[in-house]
This record gives sequence, structure tokens and C-alpha cells, in this order.
Amino acid sequence: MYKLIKQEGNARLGEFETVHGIIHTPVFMNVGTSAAIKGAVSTGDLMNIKCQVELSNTYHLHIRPGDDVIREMGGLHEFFNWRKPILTDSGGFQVFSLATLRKITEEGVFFNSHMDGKKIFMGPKESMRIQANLGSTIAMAFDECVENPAEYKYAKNSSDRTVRWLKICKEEMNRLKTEPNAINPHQLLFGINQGSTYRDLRIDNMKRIAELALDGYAIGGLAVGETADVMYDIIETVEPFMPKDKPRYLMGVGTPANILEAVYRGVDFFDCVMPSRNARHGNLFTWNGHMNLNNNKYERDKRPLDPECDCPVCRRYTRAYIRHLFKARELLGMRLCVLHNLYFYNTLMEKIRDAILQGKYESFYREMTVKLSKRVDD
RNA sequence: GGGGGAAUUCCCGAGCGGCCAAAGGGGGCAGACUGUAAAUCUGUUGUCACUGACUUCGGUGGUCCGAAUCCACCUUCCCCCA
Repeated sequence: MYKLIKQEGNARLGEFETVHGIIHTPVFMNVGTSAAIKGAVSTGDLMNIKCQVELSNTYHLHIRPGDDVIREMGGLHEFFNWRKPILTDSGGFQVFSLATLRKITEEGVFFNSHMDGKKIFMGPKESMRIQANLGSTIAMAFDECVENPAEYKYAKNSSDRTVRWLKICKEEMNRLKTEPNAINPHQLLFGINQGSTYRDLRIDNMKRIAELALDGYAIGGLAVGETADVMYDIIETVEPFMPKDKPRYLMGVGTPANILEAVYRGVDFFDCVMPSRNARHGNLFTWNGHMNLNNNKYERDKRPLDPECDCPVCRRYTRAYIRHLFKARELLGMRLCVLHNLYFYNTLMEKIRDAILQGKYESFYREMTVKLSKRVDD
């Protein structure tokens, strides 16, 4: 399934074959939690901005419209009109982000729906059942994402429980996808490494989940309160214990620099709300650094968002115009910026792949990390 | 012509004797955002030598220890009656 094409240091260029097509890695997955990229971006748009994989969320789709509805509509690909790979997150992150509305037990988590407060139970079995109904290309294991900093004892208990849950996830997914009426009989399952910022917990956890021979492995529970240096350290700590023949996914990360650093340390898959959310707030990524389009200095700026970008937005519109759209609260402003930022991220990944292919990743990443971390200097 | 009401910091608007440089919106300016409860949230928005001082609430002149708040006149606007 995962084919390593070229490696430079720990940076890997690869291809991951799925029933919905080949994913060229390193890849950035474009986040559309509720089966929609926020900012009025259609799946047709995604085709024009180099999106390879779309990511949706189990918890959100379970609550609305209901995974039974999506199953009846033929699965998420049909429902959403996206034939390429989709990864569904398990709802585990919501255990963390909706912390004030939940209670964790050995069997799973009781949530209060953020929609109407209704009590919902989700555990590994429930998450797998929902994801099987969605029929995503890749399902994620149901885990608990612990906020950093965390007490050692809590992190250990949580990590151990996540391993127990993972075994249930695997059994349940194997059962569900081989049922005769399965939406996606080839559905893949990725396990998730946890253990907070404790190296021994991370390694122990990784060794145990690696034995389960899953289709891919994610590092979860990072970029949730710790510094970037700690995050890089954890990746370096865990990487040697991750199977070489399986894709590695760093969940929820991150900034362009975070991605460059993580690829350098052997990560293949990424996702983050940052490009879309920041775009909706007028913050743009460019090849000359990031910028806040709302700033007064762009009021009469005739340049495109990024003069070095050839996305559909930068080919047609000026900064002054799109800034005006933001000030006038016109939805088009958000839409254009989301398209640009996702195009930027998808192009960044393309450049990363190209650099590894040419054996120039080391210098590429060092230069880009510095360049993309600063603010645009006009 | 007669009677009544109103003028507040960029805008709307609260305040009706000291706790007022003046609530709350809006707008402006800036910041944040990392498996999306986020078209959201936060800060700031008279001046300066900024834990203090100075100037400001249509204008002028008063009352008072003290006035955006009370009084007189003036200016402008709104409403009602003729």
C-alpha cells in the first residue's frame, strides 16, 4: 500500500495507494469537518487547488446530518461529491476540544452535543460504526487527546486506555468492512500514538500499537499546549519505532514551518485548520511570509495576495479588492482567501515532494522554514 | 406667530451636581488562531513628559468647593398648534 520512492535523511517521498486513488506524500489534507471546507469552497474548487485528500469529522457528521443519513445517501464520497480520498477523524479530538461537555469512562466518552446539549455516547465501537457508515477512505482510531501539560499518571492511564481502545477499533473495523453491505470494503484504519510529552510513554505506546499492523500510524496529542521544540522532540523520539512501510500522520499540524520540520523528521501526512481558519480571518500565507490583509497598508495595494502565487485567486484579484470584501463582510472575501491559503499549503507539499525527489530537501527546508515564518515585509 | 423638545468624544447613543476622559453599540486600528462549538475571539480607539497631568460633552456668561449634568442668553435642528 505505502511505497517509499525516495528518502533523504528521514524525509520520505512516497505513494499511498487507496481504493479512491493514489496519495502522493508528504501530503496536506484539506479540512472540511462537516463535509464542507468552511468558506464556501466546493469539491469542484478542491480539484483546482491541488487537494489530494479531504478530511471530515466523525463526531460532527454523526450529530448532523447523522451517519445513517450519509450511509443511506451512498456514503460520504457520494454525499459530498468527492471521489478522491477522504480521511475521517474519529471524534477523539472532540474529547479534548469539547472537554467541558464530556465524561470519560473505560468504554468511551459521554458528550453533551455542542448543538443541542443532548447526551451522546461515543467509544471505539461507536466511532468505527459511524466511520463505516461514512465509508471514508481512511478511518482514524478513537483516542483520547490529552491537553499539555499533563500529569504523568493521567497521561499514562490515558495512553493505556487508548491502546485498549485501538484493539477494539481494529476488530470492529475488520468486522464492519467485511459485512456484505459495507459502504467501503477497503476502508483503512490508522492507529494513533499518544503519551503526552513523556518520551517513555510515547515509545511504549508506539511499540504496542505497531504490533497491531494497522494501515498507517498517527502521532496525536501534539500542538495542544506544548512548545514547538517539544513537539519536534517527541516526533524524533517516536519515529524510530514507527513502521517504515506505513504512512505516518502528524495530526492537526500545523504552520508551514511545523510541516517542514516534521517532514524532515519522517512524517508523511498532515492536516490543520490553520490555512482555512486563518484565511477566513484575513490572514494569508505567501512565499514571502504571512500577512494580515485587514491591515490598513493594503487599502490601495494593486498586487495580488501573493505575487509569486499562480492560484486562481492571485491570477485575478488585487489585495485592495479582497481587503475591501473583508471590510464589507462579503463572503466572497473569505472564499477567495481560503482558496488561496489551501492552494498555498497544497503547493508547499508539492515543493516538498519535489525537493526530496531531487535530493535537496535539507537546504530547501532550512531556507523555507525561515522565510515562511516571518511576516511579509512590504 | 404660539407652545414643547433636542444638541455628548469618528457615527449612533447612555449619562442629568463629585465614583466621568464619559456606559453600550457601530466604525477604525492592531493582535490571536495548529486532528474547526471559530464568517470567531482579544486588545485598543481625546492629547501628552501616560500609576500622573492637560483639553473635551453646540456657543457665551453665570451659580457652586466642584458642572456634560443647574441658571440666563445666543445658535442650530425636530415636533405640535395657528
